Amino acid sequence: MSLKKRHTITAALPYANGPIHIGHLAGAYIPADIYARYLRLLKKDIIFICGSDEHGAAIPIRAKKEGLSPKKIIDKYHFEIKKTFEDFGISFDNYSRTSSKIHHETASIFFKNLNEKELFVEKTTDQLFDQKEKQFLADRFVTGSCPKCGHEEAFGDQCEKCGSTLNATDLINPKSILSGNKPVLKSTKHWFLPLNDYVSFLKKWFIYDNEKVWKSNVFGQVKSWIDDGLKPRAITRDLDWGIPVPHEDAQGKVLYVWFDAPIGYISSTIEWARKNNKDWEPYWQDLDTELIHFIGKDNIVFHCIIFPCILHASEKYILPKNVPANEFLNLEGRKISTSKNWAIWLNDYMKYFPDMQDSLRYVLTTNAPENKDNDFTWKDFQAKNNNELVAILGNYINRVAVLTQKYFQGVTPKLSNMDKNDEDIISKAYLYPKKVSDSIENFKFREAVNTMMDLARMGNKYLADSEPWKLIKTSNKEKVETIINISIQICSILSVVSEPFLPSASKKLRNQFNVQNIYWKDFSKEKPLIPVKIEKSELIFRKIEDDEIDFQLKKLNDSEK
RNA sequence: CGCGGGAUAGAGCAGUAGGUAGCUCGUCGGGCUCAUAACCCGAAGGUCGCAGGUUCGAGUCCUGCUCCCGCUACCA
Repeated sequence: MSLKKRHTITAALPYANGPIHIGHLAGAYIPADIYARYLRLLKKDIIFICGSDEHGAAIPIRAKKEGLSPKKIIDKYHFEIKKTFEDFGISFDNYSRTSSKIHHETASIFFKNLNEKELFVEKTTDQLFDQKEKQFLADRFVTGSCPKCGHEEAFGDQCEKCGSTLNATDLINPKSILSGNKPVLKSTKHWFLPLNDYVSFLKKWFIYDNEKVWKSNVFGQVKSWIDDGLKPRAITRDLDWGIPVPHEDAQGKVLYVWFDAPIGYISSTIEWARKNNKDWEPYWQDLDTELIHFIGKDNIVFHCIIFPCILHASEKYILPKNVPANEFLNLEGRKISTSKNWAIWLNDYMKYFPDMQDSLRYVLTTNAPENKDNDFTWKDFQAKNNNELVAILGNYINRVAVLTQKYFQGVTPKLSNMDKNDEDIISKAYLYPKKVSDSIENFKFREAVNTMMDLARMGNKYLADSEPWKLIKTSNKEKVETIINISIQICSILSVVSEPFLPSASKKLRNQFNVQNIYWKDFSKEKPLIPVKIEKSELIFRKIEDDEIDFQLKKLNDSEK
């Protein structure tokens, strides 16, 4: 573990133009939450920060489609997304939004600061303009016939049929997707961040100093950008939705959404600090703080090149220690697609599987796309829930609880008469927290959760091997006491170690085994976790029946657009 | 077209100094009966994407190729 005394954890800001689905959860929020919860269990000084990303051209377009104002759209999705995170136990210390006053102020300060240092380049270029809507058009918002293959609905930046990369001005019969009219060329001035000026900084920081730190997918992607040569990147847009560019020559222009969005992490921190009467600066400026960004692979360039350049240029700011980007999650063998409605929406999941957020968290963690794209299938979800969570972990806890009730009325029996095997089991059991730690600290969450389950497997095997239900019929009561005592210790360890992955189940277990307020390092072989008694309780996980899965599969196929 | 990531038993993965291919789940057989028909043991199952090469020896190193995914700078 790093010796840093403070930790700032961020998870990608979800874009507030639609609800979020399992891909979002698997890509960024679950790994981030596991890491944040783990650090809290180490009693570290940590903040876990996020918020809704509410700017960009797609929001007003969506608003127009739905016949609502942009403000109505972001309000609708901001609160919906916030609720979803709460439902799934994503434990943000602060969930803000980029439309907030504090964020507008913070992002403006960043712009003004860099502008005063004359770090921007101003350039005037010709852009396509929609005369009816009085708006400049991003390449993506122009359609027409592809000059390469003739496909009639090619986008201005790319033809989805032949895959060619295009310029909007290349399209034959170009049409604005806003009005349907033919766009015209019009000149406009923009502010650019000259990324080319930061190549030596990036080479030193990203490649030379930290090559070993990055995941291979992150390193390869960013190195390829740097090696290809960086170009100035426009950080302003002609749009009436966003943060007005704080400059007298910038009437009607707003900051580019990717300039302001990462700054949202900082604004959200400031908001948190004000609410909690703390200083925000140490979390972003103190060298003794470790900054980690959790994102999906589509965000790599923004978090590893553009935002670090902004932070570097702004001075005083620390740079991310790691950006453990995940690949993508597919659904039933196909890409998750919002527009085709090929997705499992999280608010929808909660309707059908209430109080089963840990089941989805578990499956998305064991199947997380850490190294490559992975596939989520409903059958696999059912199998992992039933065969692992229920059969191995849930059943084990229940066995121990039932045996303790049956033989000792819930009171933990004393530990005596240990043989070599018992000693062995105890030694091994207390090694698990460290093993899980090592995996989490290396951002290997799949490995971490599997290691936790191995402890439950070991517990099951110990019971099967020692057969207390047979011994109870003999005169060897002391042996039974020892076996149950050890089993209770294993359950108690599990109740703590499961918290990062299965927060809701962990809470129930901690209550049942009376290990509230126990932290990660509060116990060891020398300082064992032996509750005085354990409570009766309901089963913590339930099986999922075939017809529930069939229903979901049918629903998914029927709702596809 | 260029760049990056990936391809290992039915599924999901490990294999980080090249040395008899491992793990979880599923399948089949057996055991147990405390337990959510749960648990434990055993077995079957892989020419490590394809083709060459280096080496006594290659999943691992080199070359070429195929397929999937992403990026390619005005979608976010």
